[in-house]
Amino acid sequence: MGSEASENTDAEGDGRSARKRRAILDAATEVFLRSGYLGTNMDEIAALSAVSKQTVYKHFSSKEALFIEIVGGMTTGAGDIVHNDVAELGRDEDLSAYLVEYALRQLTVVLTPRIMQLRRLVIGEVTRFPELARVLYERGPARAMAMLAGVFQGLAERGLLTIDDPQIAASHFNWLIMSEPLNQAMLLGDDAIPSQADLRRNAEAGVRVFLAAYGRPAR
Amino acid sequence: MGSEASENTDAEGDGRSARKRRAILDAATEVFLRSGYLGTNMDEIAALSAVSKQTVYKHFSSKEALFIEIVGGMTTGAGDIVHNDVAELGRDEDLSAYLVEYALRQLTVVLTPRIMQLRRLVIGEVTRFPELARVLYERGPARAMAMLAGVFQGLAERGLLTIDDPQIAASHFNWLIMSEPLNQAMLLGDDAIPSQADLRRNAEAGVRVFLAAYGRPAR
DNA sequence: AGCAGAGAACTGGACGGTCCAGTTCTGCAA
DNA sequence: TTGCAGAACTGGACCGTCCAGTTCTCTGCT
Repeated sequence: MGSEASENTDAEGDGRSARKRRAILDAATEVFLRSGYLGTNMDEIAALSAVSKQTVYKHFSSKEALFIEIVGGMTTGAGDIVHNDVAELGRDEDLSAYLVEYALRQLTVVLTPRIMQLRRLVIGEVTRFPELARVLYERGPARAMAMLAGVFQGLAERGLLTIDDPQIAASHFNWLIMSEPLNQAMLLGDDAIPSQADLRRNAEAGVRVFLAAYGRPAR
Repeated sequence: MGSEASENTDAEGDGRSARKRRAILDAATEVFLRSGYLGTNMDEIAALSAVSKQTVYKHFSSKEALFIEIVGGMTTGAGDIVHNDVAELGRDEDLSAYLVEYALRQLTVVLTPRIMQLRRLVIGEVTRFPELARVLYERGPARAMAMLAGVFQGLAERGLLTIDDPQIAASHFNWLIMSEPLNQAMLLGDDAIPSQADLRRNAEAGVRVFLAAYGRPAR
């Protein structure tokens, strides 16, 4: 069921081998996300990708290698989506609205069943695969906050924000808008992922607090 | 190694049966935290608790039941530690310092290898044991924020804070001080748990932002 | 262009070795 | 006799390998 969806990142190559490889990656992604690392067995991946086990092991040397490949690809891919096409604040644009839109964009990408499940999976395997968790951290929160720090630095130089340490400000902004929905979805499951309207309200409240602390004293 | 530590919550009862039961619980806690649910096997628990497998199954009907017992106990226990003896703000005490102390107290308890590992464990098993994750959410963040909301409500009525929605304010405070270190420790492992001094700096920065948004306009 | 053949890739199934949850048996000791 | 330790056992799952036979793909020749 659904084994023909070629949703994987690199869409290059369409030889038989490349096609099978993608089928394996897609199937493995689904099974690993559903059942976890230990809960997944290679026979199921082979069956779901409509490929023999031999072929699976021709493309990936072991269960562990396949797992690492998938998780690494997903984290990098998801991070890219968030950080492409970040517009600067226009000359006469509203700062508050600009920040809310940025927040919403990030929330919409991260609060997805797939990404949430990836997060849970990686966190549950921190002990077994510490390197994978480190990559998720750097491609996820760390990357987002580094980017934000740059934006805030610029806004501060334009006199629109009053910022002492851009890193800390970025962290505060990031978690003001992300933590509540992220933590809920993390522990309460995908059913607890808020609606778009709730996410907007959450973002607006977070931005309000952020601007109260870091906004230019509009006097 | 360390199997004689009887650190479990309920210390009542010292009959032979009760002692063995605690030994099993302690051993199981250690093994589950170290190896995860699927990665744990009952033989190891029996060996570590110096008890026969038969005795293990006399006290707990299955691996699943034992797991639920342990995780449930740990979450409730940890929550209790944070929320005992919460002092009110004295008549002429500094609000900022009061909030920083509250934050530090909570950070110190939560950012412990054991608690962090418990969090990772439960998150990794959200799909298999959704009920357990829900309990962790309610005994952890939800409980802390409900408590905070009450405190803030009181402070607002005393004119020390300007608060619209105490729930949202509590969430903002909670995550301003917890998110950065919690997320780091979560993904980067126990070595990334910040020092007490760093935690204090983090708490002070968070409280500063919180008071800028919710503090009484001291003008 | 059309075709033949070589070599790579794949299938389907079986299988060895290992691991594990939960049960049962044996023997010892109070 | 009762209760537990220790060990063996059952039934099943699973990783990785292997092999015989089939299909695909590409190259070079006519």
